[in-house]
Amino acid sequence: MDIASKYNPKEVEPKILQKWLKDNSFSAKSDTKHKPFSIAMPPPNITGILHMGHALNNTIQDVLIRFKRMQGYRSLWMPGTDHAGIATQNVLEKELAKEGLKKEDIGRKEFIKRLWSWRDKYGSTIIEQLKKLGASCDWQRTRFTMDERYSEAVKDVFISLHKKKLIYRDNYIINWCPRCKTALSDEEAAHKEIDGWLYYIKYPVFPKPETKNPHPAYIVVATTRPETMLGDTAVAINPKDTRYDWLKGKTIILPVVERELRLIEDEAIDPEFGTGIVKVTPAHDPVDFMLGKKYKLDFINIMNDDATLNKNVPNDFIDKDRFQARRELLALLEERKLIERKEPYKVNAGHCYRCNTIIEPRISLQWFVRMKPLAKEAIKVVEKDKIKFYPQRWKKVYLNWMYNIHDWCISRQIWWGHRLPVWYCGGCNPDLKLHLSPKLEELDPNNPILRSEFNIRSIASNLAYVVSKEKPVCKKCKTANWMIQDSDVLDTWFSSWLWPFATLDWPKKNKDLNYFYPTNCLITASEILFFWVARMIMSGLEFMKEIPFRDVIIHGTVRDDKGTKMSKSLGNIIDPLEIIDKFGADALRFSLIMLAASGSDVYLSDSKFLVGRNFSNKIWNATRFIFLKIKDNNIRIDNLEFKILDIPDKWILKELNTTVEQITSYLESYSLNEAAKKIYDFFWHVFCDWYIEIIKDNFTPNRAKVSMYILLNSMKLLHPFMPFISEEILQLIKDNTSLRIEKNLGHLDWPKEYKLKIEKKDIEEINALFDSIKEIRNIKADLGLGQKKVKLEVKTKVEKQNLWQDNKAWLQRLTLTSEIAFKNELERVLYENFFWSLNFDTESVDMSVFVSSLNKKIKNLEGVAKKVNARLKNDSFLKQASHDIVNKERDKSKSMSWELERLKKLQRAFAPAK
RNA sequence: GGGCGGUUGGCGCAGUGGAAGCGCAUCUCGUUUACACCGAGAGGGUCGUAGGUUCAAAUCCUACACCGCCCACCA
Repeated sequence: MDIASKYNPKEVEPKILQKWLKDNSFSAKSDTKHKPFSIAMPPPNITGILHMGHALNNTIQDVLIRFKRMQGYRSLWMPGTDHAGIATQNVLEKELAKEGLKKEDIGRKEFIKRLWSWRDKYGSTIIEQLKKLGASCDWQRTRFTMDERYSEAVKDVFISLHKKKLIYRDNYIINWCPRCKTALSDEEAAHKEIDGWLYYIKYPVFPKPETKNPHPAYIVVATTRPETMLGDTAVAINPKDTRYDWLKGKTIILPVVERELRLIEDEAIDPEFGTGIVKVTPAHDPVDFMLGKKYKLDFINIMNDDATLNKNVPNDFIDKDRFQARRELLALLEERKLIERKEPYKVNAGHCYRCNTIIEPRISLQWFVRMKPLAKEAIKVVEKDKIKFYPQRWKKVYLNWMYNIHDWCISRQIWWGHRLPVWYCGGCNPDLKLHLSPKLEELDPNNPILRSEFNIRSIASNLAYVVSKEKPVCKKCKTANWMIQDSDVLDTWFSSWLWPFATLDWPKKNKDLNYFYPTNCLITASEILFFWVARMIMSGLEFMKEIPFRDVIIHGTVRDDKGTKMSKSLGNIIDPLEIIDKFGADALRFSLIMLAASGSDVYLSDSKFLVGRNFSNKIWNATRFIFLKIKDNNIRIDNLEFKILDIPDKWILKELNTTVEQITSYLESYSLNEAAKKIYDFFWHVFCDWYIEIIKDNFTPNRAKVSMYILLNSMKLLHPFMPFISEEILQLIKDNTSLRIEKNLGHLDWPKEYKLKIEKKDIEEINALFDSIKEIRNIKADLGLGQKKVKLEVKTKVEKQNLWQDNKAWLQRLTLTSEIAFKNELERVLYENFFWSLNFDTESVDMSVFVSSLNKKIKNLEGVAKKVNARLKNDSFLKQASHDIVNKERDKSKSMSWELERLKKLQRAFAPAK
């Protein structure tokens, strides 16, 4: 057996991965004899490639899944991808553009066909990348939000909500992306401040013919979007604002358009802002829309779907882009001296979350989900902590959003997605029939198709509709021949909100759904709390009558080392695959977990991954050393039962017990980074730095077993974090010992406490030895003796002499002393504790560094001791503090004076004679 | 405008009432029975500011400052 002195993940990881996949290691079957544990992976977009955010998100999930699997749960991690309507469509549109084509050029059918073949080719890239990360998903269950069965569930949900009148169709002001040419939900409009102008525009006011006019012949309104004035139908003031009493009864004329505007009064108007008068554009502004509804104003839609102006504006502006129109309109107003002034202004504008185009609020016929009724239960379960957030503070954020929830616009005017199960009859609607192709119908009477790219939307508001999963028969015409499906598709999130149960083949009743739902945890970044998490809770309660998950774990955002969010467009991304290539997936995973304090953002740079890389190598070499020793000493290990245990053996086993207990409890409370720190610290600084150092001299068969036991259990503890290297080391254990281990590491039992008798005295003694070693090293370093071998003198009782004698070899090595001699008296005392005093020869060395460090220590300690002693003399402290505290302080004071005494003795021994 | 976080050594973070800690970086020493992707040591902080509560405050309270997120119909 030869083990390389450097760990090579590039060789190990693909090999282990291959084995896992071949054995189908992570398949999860329902089994009522065991408890279930399940997580539904947030499905990445099919357009996605693995980025650091995914790496962090999925590592957290994998740690929990692997941990629970080892604890004996039937652990299901459900993987899958999201069709990501707009995002995917945009990608393909860009591809088409390379051929000089638009999607309209090839038509809907062909476009969808290409989308599917694109997804077959690239859509599972990210799944393959997740495998490289070590994700232990049940890959055979991989789902896609547009799978046939999943699509059925989506339709069922639409129909069910519609039946309950929780889905409705209405003309409403929505966020419109003029580039994607679709409606967006409120959540999909990201508000960002941009630099703009606030324009003060004069609207002329005319007196009624018979009255005189003592006031200026215009009013001034302020706006950031002047072009929308072409759709104004009113101006508004606050009813309490007496400044404009004179306006009542006058005629206000909209410039350029020359339309008469109504004057309305509403509390919503802030008299302090601008001039206190607001122009009202009901079809292009959310507030104005409300006012329009309230006061029954005219709604004039002035824009086409690409945000060029339509025929409802004066001729000069028709077909001009909104920003071009703005410039030209401003010029015209300027010319007519109708602009009073303009001032720089920060405009808070909505941006399309997919293409970053500025949203145009626009009135439009869309489909909505009534959210208030759905939110009711979803609020309760969080208020009552049936669903808990980690960190807790997100509970408030969630609730605040839920209390103020608005209806959800779910229809999208794109092609890639689940088409609305809504049908119109051409037979009953001549307008529509005109556009149905009779020719194609002859070929397939059951499949009428639109003749051209005519958009049903343009006449939909006049059409009666039928909601149905399959093509329905028209009640009037008694035939399905003229039935045509709505051209809109559903918001992507309208399918992903069903993820926790639709992936388990809901609505089909089945064992797995019953067993694995509700899932245990949901792990996500805060960005999709409203998009996804909140909606899943609502849909779970609505359709499963049960919460979808119990714990929501929200991790931070991945940033670069300057704190900027990583994004492709900023070019500051660190590619997880490159890190895997350079350092290994284990190193990537471990480093991420170490850096991600629960819920806080993660700052990354290439060098941050060295933690994981170095740790892998350390583990590798410790293992290598143990096996070298076993081989050198010709030891056969066929069981892990220990007969005789020395103090260091008992000590390390006890340390392992503590570590097991702590890691288990950290993992159970989702403090993954604490757990990772613990295994790191135990393996490196307890096991390697002390135990292995100790046993080097005396590698008995018994100690071979103890170290093998520690190694094996460390690998188990490590496995959730570093699955590859731990699995590989288990393989080495199998290959190089006679231990019978049947399973993969990931399926072995999670470590338990090792029952062991250890007396308090043993622990005290070994700690006294460790302290002595550290102190000797300290003093030697201060004296500049560094690595020089000195003669150590020990003064202690016979009984403790035996302790030193028994452990002499390693004590000598760890203190770098050439010999240890027992003395009845010491010439001077360099270190003493309850059990013994020590001295060693210092020959002619420079004492100055040592003495000054000694003086400093004494000064510090004196300072603290003074405070403690003052406290102990303070009556109010003695009266008011608890007994425990007072006793603690007394102990503290005692040990401090003892330590001070010791230091002062040293000082006397070393201080240059004056 | 509202809400929520944060402010602790050069950097990233722990510490939620009783002697300021960890990792990285820095410095010194070191080829020693695996590992230089290593080992042994050292230096470095009046815990954002100002008040208050308390025998005792990094920790609790109140203001303020700065940073960051989220929500919101101030045109």
